[in-house]
Amino acid sequence: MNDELKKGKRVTINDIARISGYSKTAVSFAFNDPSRISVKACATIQRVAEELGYYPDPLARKFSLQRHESIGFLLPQHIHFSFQNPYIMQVVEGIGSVCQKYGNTLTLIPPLNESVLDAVRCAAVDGLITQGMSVEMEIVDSIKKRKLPFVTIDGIPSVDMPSINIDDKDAAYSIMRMVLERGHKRIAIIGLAEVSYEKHAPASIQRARLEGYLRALKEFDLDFSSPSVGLYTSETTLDEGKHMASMLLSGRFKPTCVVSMSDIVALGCILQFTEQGISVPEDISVVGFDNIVESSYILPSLTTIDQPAGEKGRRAAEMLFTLIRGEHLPQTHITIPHRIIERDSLSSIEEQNEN
Amino acid sequence: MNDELKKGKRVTINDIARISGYSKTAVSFAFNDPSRISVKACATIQRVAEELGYYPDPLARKFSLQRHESIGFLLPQHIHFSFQNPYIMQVVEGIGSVCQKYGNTLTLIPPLNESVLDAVRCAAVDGLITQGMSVEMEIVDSIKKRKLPFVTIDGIPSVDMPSINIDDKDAAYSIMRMVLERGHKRIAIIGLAEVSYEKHAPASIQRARLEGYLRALKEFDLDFSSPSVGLYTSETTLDEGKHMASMLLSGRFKPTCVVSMSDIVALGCILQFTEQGISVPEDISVVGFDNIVESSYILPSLTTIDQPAGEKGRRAAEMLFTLIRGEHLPQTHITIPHRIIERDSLSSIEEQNEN
DNA sequence: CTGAAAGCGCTTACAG
DNA sequence: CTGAAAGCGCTTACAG
Repeated sequence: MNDELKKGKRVTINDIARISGYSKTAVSFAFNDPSRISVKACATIQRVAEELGYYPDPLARKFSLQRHESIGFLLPQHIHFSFQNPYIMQVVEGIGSVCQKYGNTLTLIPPLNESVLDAVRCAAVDGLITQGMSVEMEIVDSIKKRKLPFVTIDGIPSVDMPSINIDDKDAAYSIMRMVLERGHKRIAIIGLAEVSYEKHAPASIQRARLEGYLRALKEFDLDFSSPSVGLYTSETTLDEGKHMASMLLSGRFKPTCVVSMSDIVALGCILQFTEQGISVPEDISVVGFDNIVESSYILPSLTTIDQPAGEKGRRAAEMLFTLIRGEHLPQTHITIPHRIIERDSLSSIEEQNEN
Repeated sequence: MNDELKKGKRVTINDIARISGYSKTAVSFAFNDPSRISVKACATIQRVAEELGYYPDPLARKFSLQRHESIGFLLPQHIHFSFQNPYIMQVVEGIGSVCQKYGNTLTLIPPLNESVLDAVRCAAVDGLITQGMSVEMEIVDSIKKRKLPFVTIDGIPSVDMPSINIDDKDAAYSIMRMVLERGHKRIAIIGLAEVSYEKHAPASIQRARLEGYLRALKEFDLDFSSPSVGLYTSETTLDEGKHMASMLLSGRFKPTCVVSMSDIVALGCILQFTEQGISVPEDISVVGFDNIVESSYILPSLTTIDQPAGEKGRRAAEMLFTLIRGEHLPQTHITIPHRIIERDSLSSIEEQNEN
């Protein structure tokens, strides 16, 4: 009876069945639904299993059940960048807590051999959460083709693509409006580097926010073509934020306020400005977007838009599990409230000569 | 030929074989190794597959190959806590980048129905990385029973448990020694809350660090039973750090320096002290452990031990993949260098009356 | 270049 | 309470 142990082969349900004298069915029940067999049978089977060090193979079980018990999060940027952005980490945390609640695992999916499409094709998950996706993207077809339920965070809401967002346009409008009301006229806008799903991203929250900024700018007779408005783009990391700041400092365009689409980049700017002897907000103001915890304790503390990252993750995950259960979604597009957080990084500029 | 499409059933390799007129073998080759069939066969198969929207089922493929193409990270604390600790996030980032390199996915494994053991049993992974584990733990048996390769970070090195660490005892010694040399005599030590793997954790890095602290204390005629040394424990989150600080402030024991085993808790202390009008480091000093980025820009900046979290994750993952490939590990226990980072949160205390 | 067939290790409807 | 058998959808050694 110890022959197979020596072989070094995996102990399977067959071994337990043969040795215990019961059927595979019985063995399976012993592990999954003991009430369906006699106490004696169960005890015998458990004992044999214990002796042989038997472990039901999770992969075989999942295959048989056709369920992975895991949902995936498609990393929006290279994993290195994603993890440097506390906002994303909070979203992931929200997703993760719901996974834990439902006894699922959270699979972080980086591009497979540079290809997000392949990654989706191979992902061992029951559903997917993506960030910053819009329906026109190739990746969406890929997901649908696999008939994988999914919901997108910070994407462009669209039919049959459940989504969870804040009102980005309005949020952007209100913070830009505040900046302009404080008298700022030379503005550097730092947008988000494109999501890695696709080279040429179509509509995105980036666009929604730009629209919001633009609306405010227009109310002050400015727009993106004004010489006093500069548009930039940065990876969402502290280092890239610092980098942007020193570029700004060494360039010809001298903004009085930096309006960033992410807090982490705004923090980088504050740090770099300070480092180079430029005072924030006396010499230059900085405002952000996200309200990550760090923004409350950086000096000066950051004026920004609060958006509940953890809740975004949690609600997206709840929606996804509803979908996975095959139930109907009460609401396909959810918009969570945001609010402006006024702190110390934005100063007022007195009326004075331009330039 | 469209009958099965209407059924809503999944399109399988069988359908493609039947409809294309080739065998399952050929279909499989068309997707995995086209060189083994004729160009014509491949083209036909691809066309049919495309028409029917066929997608090889990843789960079936993994089952057949007996590989998950994913490694797991066993969350040391409740997911909510883990994600609030930038140190852990950096470790995860390191692991993740190696996963990406090898075309693997990273599975975050929370306890399953409160049970880490069940979680390990069910995890769909080829290997496991754990944090803060020692061999005596029940969970280790569970992992071994499943014959899952694993490596542990910040655990207690031991035979047949590959590990990656810094010299915690030495690191703790050197920072405590620095604190004492600065004249501090009333010290509050804040240790790490226990890992969730097990209720009564045996040896741990916590212990190693305590030994280091103790060695330094003894050199100054102090030890843990001295009335001027207080031992506390905290979850590694900013909020718990704040909480500890206000407890300290309202307690009878008035330390002149807080020595924390984690930066995030140290940051929480600094924030709370400042909030309550206590100046750091004038009124009270704080030192940490980890050197997370935030420590460099908090005010005052934090004196701490630098340990390369990302590298820990990366090297642990590299070891794990070596193990998964069935290769021999050149080195079972790796110790990465650490160093002390002196910044502004630790002040000197002049000689004066005690108490 | 091609295909029949065994195998991966479970679950579960069904009959007894 | 119990078991024989079909099924989950692939891969691949082997023979032709």
